[in-house]
Amino acid sequence: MDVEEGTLNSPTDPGLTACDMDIYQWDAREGCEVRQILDRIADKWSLLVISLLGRRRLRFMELLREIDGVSQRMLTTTLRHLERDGLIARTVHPVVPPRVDYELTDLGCTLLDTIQTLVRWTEDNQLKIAAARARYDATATVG
Amino acid sequence: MDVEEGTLNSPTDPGLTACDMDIYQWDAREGCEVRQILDRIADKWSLLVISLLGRRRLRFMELLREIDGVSQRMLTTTLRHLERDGLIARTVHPVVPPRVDYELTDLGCTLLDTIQTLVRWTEDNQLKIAAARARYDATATVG
DNA sequence: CGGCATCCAACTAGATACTG
DNA sequence: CAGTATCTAGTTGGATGCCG
Repeated sequence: MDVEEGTLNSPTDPGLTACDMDIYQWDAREGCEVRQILDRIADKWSLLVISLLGRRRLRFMELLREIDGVSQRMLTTTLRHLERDGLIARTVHPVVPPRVDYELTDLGCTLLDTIQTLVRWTEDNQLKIAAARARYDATATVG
Repeated sequence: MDVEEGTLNSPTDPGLTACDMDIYQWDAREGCEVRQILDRIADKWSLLVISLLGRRRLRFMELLREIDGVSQRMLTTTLRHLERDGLIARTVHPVVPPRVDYELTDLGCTLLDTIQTLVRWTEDNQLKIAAARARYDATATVG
């Protein structure tokens, strides 16, 4: 298992000037913690997991079934990451066969709201995007 | 692998409440267009590009410099995708040396708002997440 | 400067087999 | 059921070189 070490950037990174700090309240620097967190939560499977758990508590197999295309391995990895970040809670019931529930933490719930905003935007604009793509592809083909 | 659909997917399912509908409107199916769009805009580089362009119009090289860690190849790819989706506009100035500007379209601007919500959430909660990680890692190390 | 093509290394993720 | 371990195919992405 690869619980990647939290080798974050040093806050005193000499590469950052005062000007940079000003502009990049959250910045585009590689080591930037905000950016690293964004990479994680804006992840393909994370979004789906959080959205599904926002509806109700789910078991591992339920998630695996509901998220079309995810492998057991990727689901496990995603769940561990989200758990590590304190966004979901993992509850193991000591029964046979094993039963593990996943649910959003309070922190996870606040993220859910934000994610749903993103989802809603996508829903609201998918036609525009589809149209833009058609337009783009048409021009590219002609050119 | 087609998991039995019907109850989960159908918007007209009589068993679904209005609240459920809200959630199931975009689903977790592989071919779902919403999911595919989400994968694209929730992309690592796309988020950064849109955020930076939200501030002002930028040239290719400016983007390349500001986004730490992105390669020319990936930046080009990302910009093409965003342009295809109608989120950014690409303007070629017929001068020597060539000059190409990128800026958000109206559609891109609406997405910017949404993304900034996500960014703000991350900024607001990065300490909590860092704490959660420390807690998780401590437990994992002990165990 | 902007950007495409090629090559290749590194990482990702699926399939499979196995465990408690 | 809920994972872990291993192996491998596929993809991503960096480096380089060339072109308009």
